[in-house]
Amino acid sequence: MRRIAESTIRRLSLYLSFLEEIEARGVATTSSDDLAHLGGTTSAQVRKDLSFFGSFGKRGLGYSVPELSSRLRQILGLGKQWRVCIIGAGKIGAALARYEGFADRGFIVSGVYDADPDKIGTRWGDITVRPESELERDIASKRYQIAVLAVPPEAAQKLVDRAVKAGIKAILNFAPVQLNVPHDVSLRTVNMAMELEALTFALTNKGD
Amino acid sequence: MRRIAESTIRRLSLYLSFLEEIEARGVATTSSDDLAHLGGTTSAQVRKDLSFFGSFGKRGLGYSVPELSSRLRQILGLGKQWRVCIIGAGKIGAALARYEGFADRGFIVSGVYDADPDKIGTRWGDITVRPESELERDIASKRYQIAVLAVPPEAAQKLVDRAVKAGIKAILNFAPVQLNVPHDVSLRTVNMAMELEALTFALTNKGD
DNA sequence: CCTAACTTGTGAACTAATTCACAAGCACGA
DNA sequence: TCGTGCTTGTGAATTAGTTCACAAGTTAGG
Repeated sequence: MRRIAESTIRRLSLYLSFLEEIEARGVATTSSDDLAHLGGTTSAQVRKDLSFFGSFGKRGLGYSVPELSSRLRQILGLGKQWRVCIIGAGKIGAALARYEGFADRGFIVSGVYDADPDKIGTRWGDITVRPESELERDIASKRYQIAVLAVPPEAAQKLVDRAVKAGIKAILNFAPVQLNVPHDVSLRTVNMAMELEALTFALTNKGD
Repeated sequence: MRRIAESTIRRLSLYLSFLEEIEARGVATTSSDDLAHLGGTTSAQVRKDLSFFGSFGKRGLGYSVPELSSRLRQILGLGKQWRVCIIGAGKIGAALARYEGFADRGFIVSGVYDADPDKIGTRWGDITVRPESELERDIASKRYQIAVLAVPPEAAQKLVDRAVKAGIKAILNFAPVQLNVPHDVSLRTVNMAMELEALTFALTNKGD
């Protein structure tokens, strides 16, 4: 498959959320123009994004909502369930562990890890916080596919190295540091400071 | 000022974090090549990013760490303190309200709002959760400049409309919906599902 | 003062992403 | 069966972003 732009993937994810919304309302078909309006883009962009993966619509008619959403789920790899562990049982880890949005998309959070003895053993809903020392063993035995990293910046790289060594191939990082991972591991970083600074930049340079 | 790419701003923010790190270690000068290595980019990219804003280095020598970090702070609008309110006192709102990372960068979280009577009046550190109905009044009187939205998706657009009407010009949205704001309001959305789906896409299409 | 070793700043070249614009296909009604 | 109205899919054109490559400064040492 030809390399697909990051931005295309993000938009596909967005289109999918619209499709699920209108599917729930019982709408049967939609058009690139509809999706474009909902997503703040153009109909040509929608069609181009989809065209990288095939041809899912009918000329003159548009797209079947159930069919397109099913194809998008397939493209994004959402057909199956994904086993996720959260590393770091601080505030962010706690918020993520209890985030309901995960389950609907097939993400099963089945383990939370921390080094702090006071946190180990505490129960969060139906998950018990486990000792960080068990991380490698659990990655192997519970076959986590995605690790969500919510630890202080100074601990992040070491934990990533351990997780990667134990076989993790995808990491969502909330620690405000630049992480290094091997080529075959996917990494995404969510950095609050960066987001806020994009806002302050815009506020500061308004009207230029 | 000529339009600056989003990606450039994100990188400036990244460079700044490296500069602060090496400044703390007492390093006096650095080069575009150093910054490029830390940030996983190229020296030409670093120099080009900076060149949009001026010329901050000395040929043959590199950049003065304190000077460049100060210039970057200025460019990003971090010279001053920013008043932030958090709308939504759920799990994510709680994690954000207590995030220490904000203060170092000049972000002062001085209000948290929620509609749930059970939450109103509860204290989080030195902040008391206030009723959502006071939002407009407080935006005016406390002069919040940035609103962080951490409410359920179905409530998000209405609250944004209210905040914008009351004068907010920058919003960081954690609700998984596409929000509409007027042209002169800056909006950034952090969508967990999108991040995870970028990962599952990569996992699913590995090796293509 | 001159040379060698560096590193910036920046047009030019290149690559990637978006938008345009239109032929082709489909549904429906006369 | 033909025409009308609509919408897709996609090369071509355009615009945006990145990388190249090198002249121009700067420092240090002899």
